[in-house]
Amino acid sequence: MPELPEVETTRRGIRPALVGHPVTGVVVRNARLRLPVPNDLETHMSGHALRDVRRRAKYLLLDFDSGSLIVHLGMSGSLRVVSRSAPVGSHDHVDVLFGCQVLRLRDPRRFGLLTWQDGDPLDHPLLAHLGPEPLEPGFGGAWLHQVTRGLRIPIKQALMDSKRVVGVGNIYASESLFRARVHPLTPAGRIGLVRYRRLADAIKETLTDAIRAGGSTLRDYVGGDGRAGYFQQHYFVYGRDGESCRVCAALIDRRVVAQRATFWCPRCQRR
DNA sequence: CCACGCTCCTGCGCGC
DNA sequence: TGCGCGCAGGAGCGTG
Repeated sequence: MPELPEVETTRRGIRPALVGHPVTGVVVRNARLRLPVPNDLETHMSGHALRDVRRRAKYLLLDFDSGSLIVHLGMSGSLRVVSRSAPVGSHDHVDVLFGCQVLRLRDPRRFGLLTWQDGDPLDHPLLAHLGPEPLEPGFGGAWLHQVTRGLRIPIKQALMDSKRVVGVGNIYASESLFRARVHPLTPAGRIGLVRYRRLADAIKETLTDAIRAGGSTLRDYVGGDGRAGYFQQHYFVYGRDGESCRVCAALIDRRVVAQRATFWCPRCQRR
């Protein structure tokens, strides 16, 4: 499940291989993703050189002088640079050809999307109203405190709403709350500034650590076989219900909160 | 604005 | 060993 660190690692993996190279073709084998893949991609991109690969939330933005290709990996998507002769798998839905190199989107569950935006991709309706990036100035404890006044939903659910902060998915929500020692079911509006500062710091640390861990797998994004790439991570609580807390040895709890599996240590994390 | 539940899709793990 | 069921998950969107 690509969360922000995986998307950032993908960006860093594909960027150096492709920037400056012109698109020579587009192959769409299956256009049925979360949004239909436009059928005029080739018209927009062919002959235009890739200028940059940026990230906003979990969206990858491939900038050309004619506009931007916007890609979201959903929960099973991957984007890799492979050679033209690489075998095509059954879930390899889109290829963007850059001469002998191919940028290949694989997405078994098809929750991802790939679309085109003329002009500034940040103006796209899916991107225009997103909250702040967790690793950039503007996001911090004061912001979280401000945007949670009056909220009664659990803090874990509030963190996963992209209008408050982007890029905190199901895994890192639980992990960040553990690091901040905040119980995931605490009503968001009842958490004070001091604990929100701790939580914002924990989010930054959790994501930064995961991106660092992803750095060691960067080679998997260029020339890899498309199976490797999702890096192993050492989780404190995610997926560890019934196991011992790595800090205090209490047994990790699990509960479904807002349709999402949620994990916490009942001793380390207080409401 | 807020809260909640539905939806897309397929691989995988589990139970029998 | 093989089969079939149900869960997992990002995030937009509709409803009350």
